[in-house]
Amino acid sequence: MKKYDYKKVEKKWQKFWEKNKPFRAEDGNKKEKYYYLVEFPYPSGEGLHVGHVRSYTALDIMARKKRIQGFNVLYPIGWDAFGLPAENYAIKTGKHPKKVTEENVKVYKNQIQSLGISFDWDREINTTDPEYYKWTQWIFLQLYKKGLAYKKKMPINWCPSCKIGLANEEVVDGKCERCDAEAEKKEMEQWMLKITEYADRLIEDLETVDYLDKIKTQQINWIGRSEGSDIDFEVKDFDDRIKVFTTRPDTLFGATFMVLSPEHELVNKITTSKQEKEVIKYQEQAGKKSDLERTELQKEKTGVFTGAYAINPVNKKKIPIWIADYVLASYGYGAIMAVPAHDQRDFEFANKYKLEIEQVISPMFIDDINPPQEGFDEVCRDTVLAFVRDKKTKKYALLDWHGTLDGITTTVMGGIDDGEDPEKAARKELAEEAGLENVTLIKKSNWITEAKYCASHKKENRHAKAHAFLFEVENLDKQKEIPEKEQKIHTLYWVKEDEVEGKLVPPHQKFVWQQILEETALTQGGHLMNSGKYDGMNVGECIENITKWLDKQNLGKKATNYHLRDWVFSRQHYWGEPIPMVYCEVCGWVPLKEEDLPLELPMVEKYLPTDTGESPLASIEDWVKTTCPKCKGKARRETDTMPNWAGSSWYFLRYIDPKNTEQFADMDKLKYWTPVDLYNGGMEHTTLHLLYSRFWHKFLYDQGLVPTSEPYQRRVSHGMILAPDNQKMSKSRGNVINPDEIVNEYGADTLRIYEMFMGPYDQPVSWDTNGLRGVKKFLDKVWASRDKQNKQDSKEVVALLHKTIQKVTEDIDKMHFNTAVSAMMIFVNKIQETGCTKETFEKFIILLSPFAPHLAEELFSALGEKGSVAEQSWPSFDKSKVASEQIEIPVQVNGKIRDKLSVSADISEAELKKLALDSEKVQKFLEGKKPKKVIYVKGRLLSIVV
RNA sequence: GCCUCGGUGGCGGAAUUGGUAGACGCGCUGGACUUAAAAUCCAGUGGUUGUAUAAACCGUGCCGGUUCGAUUCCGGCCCGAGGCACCA
Repeated sequence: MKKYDYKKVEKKWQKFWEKNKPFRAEDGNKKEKYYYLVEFPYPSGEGLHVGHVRSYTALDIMARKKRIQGFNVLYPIGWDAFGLPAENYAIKTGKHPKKVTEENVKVYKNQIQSLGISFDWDREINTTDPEYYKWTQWIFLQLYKKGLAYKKKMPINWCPSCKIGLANEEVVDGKCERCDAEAEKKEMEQWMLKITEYADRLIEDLETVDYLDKIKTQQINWIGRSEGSDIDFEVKDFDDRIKVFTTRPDTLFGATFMVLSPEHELVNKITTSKQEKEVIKYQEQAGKKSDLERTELQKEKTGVFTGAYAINPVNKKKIPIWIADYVLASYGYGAIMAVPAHDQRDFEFANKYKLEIEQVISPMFIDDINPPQEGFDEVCRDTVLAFVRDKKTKKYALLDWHGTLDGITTTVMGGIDDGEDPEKAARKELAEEAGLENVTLIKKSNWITEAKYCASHKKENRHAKAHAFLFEVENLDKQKEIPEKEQKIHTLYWVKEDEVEGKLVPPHQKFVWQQILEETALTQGGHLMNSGKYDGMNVGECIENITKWLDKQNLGKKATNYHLRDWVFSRQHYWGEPIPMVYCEVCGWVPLKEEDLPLELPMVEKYLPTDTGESPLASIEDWVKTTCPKCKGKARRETDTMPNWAGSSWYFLRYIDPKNTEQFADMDKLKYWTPVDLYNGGMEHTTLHLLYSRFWHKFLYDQGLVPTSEPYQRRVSHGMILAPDNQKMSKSRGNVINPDEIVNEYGADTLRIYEMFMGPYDQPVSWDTNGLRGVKKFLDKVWASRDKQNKQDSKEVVALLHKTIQKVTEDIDKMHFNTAVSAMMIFVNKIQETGCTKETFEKFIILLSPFAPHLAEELFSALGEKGSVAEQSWPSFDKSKVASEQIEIPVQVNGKIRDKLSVSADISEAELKKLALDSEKVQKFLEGKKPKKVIYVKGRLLSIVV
């Protein structure tokens, strides 16, 4: 028999596909559509990565299967070709980025085609094509017209060595990606997109889509919405007010000073002449610091007093105003009210500069235990046990409280427990004391011991939890009773599930909390104290009431803040889409007319940015000089270009109608194809690309330009492929696996299946060349199996075939490719042994065809069939055929397997029981006793309890 | 510090409405074929004990719980990976 010549066969079918275009998606088709999308690659000089192969193959398998199942599938590809590497290469070599990009695209295209990925090449797009970026510019103009694009002076990352503005992504560890010089901050006018206007919808609409949970949470965290209040503070002796944002308006009575960021606009105005020198010096220092330094130096807070005072609106107290760089200019209003007792950062700052600390929240609260709370055991209501550990001696003691909790009587019970595991001892103690079956001590921290137990009653099987926060206990070693005054027990409350609310019980609170405040701020909830009429309220109530009051006084109102910032849309680079705006001395910023798009990138001589930090375009005088579209007067073009997130924010729409010259895509076609049913991409794009494109899409939706408010129905993410040494593949490490070499040595089908078989699709895996050989062996076995034809299939083979069909079909849908491959291996191992009919084998080939399309096509035609595997229909399975007649039932005695009985599948329970009890092996373990209970799980197992 | 995910043989991993833990593949060991090697094929392969083709015990990060039965459910802890991070 001839050996399978993968090189020849793969070429043959690739040519066939190129010529016959069986993977073309058809517009206006009556069939149900399916849109699969992979992130289009940046065609770098390094060529395709094995990571690309993993995701392209995975979706290729799904697309091929869906086509065989009769769907109209759109699976397109294109090139995200604007970007820095091409420009850097141009700077080095003088070769035009366009040229470089063209060459790289060619390489990529060849590589992808050599893998047999079923992309619809008729829809290939390229973001650097003027016919494409015409529409990127057009969308920008729409954003501008709706007020969502604006120009703003803001600090950008600046590389003093390259003399160029850097995008955040180009700053790695605070350094310039290209030259390793430390990046600085520089104020520059930048185009911004108001993504923050969509922040709420970007969170809320996540509920309507099917993304992996980790993607959703990452997006939510990135947007970082927090609810709170804006509060105005009057500045003493000035008419100005300082506005702050806080999530804890309840702590307002504890606001003992204010802190402004060094960049705050009021700083210079309010600073007293006495403090002026110091303040200016501090501002200068802060300005010089890069982001890196600011965050690195977070251990020690620094700041300067301005000499000015503000008035706390609730108690009219005069509080000092400081500046410090731990307050960020870019979040909220760049100013805070400092509540040192209840905020860790303010606490540290206050301690350092000896500022007043006023406690206004008492975390001491306790539930009313009488009458009993629903869900709590009697025992749990009046017994709490926890540990205390002596700070000096590091020894443990047990504490036990009895009686009602507001008149706590405390006795030291277990005494010092030297050496013995305190957890175990405590558990034992409590178990005995409280008559509980078991008790688990849950948490203990350094010198504050936090204990929590969960207990359950044997009979009722109910759970109850309690917390006991304990301080070190003095005179522990003497084991004497601790006088009530000296008890440093400060918190004790019952919790039901996650609820942490209760009523205030105030004994010893001052004493206790002064102790703890020496070390840390009290950031947890509790009840108000030292807060006038709000005393005794819990945090939630207080926030509600105090906000109402502030609103009435016109001093504050509810507010929401986000970590998400507006999108900096300007880049001082050449190789990007020109921003279609001109600056007219008379009219200001004026957009180009839509009919003048695209605004094409002009040819330049030098790609290096100018000394002023402007893009290379700025040096092309005759391009920059233009006339104002509005007044026809003198005007200058914007020389910044768009970031490369621009073209990728809407590319999936262009695939739908790639050649349309009238609009970015036709509405009817959009209605048919959107949304993308499945979008695959890396986790690294979760917070940038994915968020940006959702934002653009929502904007287009609001303008009535697309039919859906979300672009992607489902988003999945592939795990990274690591090098055999478990490291990230990188040129510098020299551990990169080149897919071309693998295709050459093992064939594309082997590479495809290997990458699917390596491990779960969504998890990282490391490369193992030996695994590749195993897959090759499997495909050779498949090829050899075509000679093992029988006239009839055994029942066993029929059952296995149906099982395999079911497994493969379901696993592809679930993206469990590794187990699908495993199922096919099992099938082939079987028919290698026994052979099968031609019909059975052909069904198997169809199952295999999405994974190994070349081999499948070749086998299909070698079996004398005409046409392509892709034109067949997907095999169906019959569950009734999967079940075999003889089954093996394990028999357990007291939970351990003692025997296995081979019986017919339809055996009755009584019969099986008899068989089992008669079994010698089972008898042995019954030891003559009578079984208490016999449990039969149909078709699975029999369990005997003695 | 916060958020998310994970921890199963020598390795990648399989098994979840709780029901035979280790499928499939790699590697390793032994054998067949060969002058030899590669390739291929056959057998074995979690650990300990063992009368070693019988059988028993242990075993899914750790400690407990629920259950006839837990990798799976519950409580806590430890370790690892990723993301965010002076966000008021």
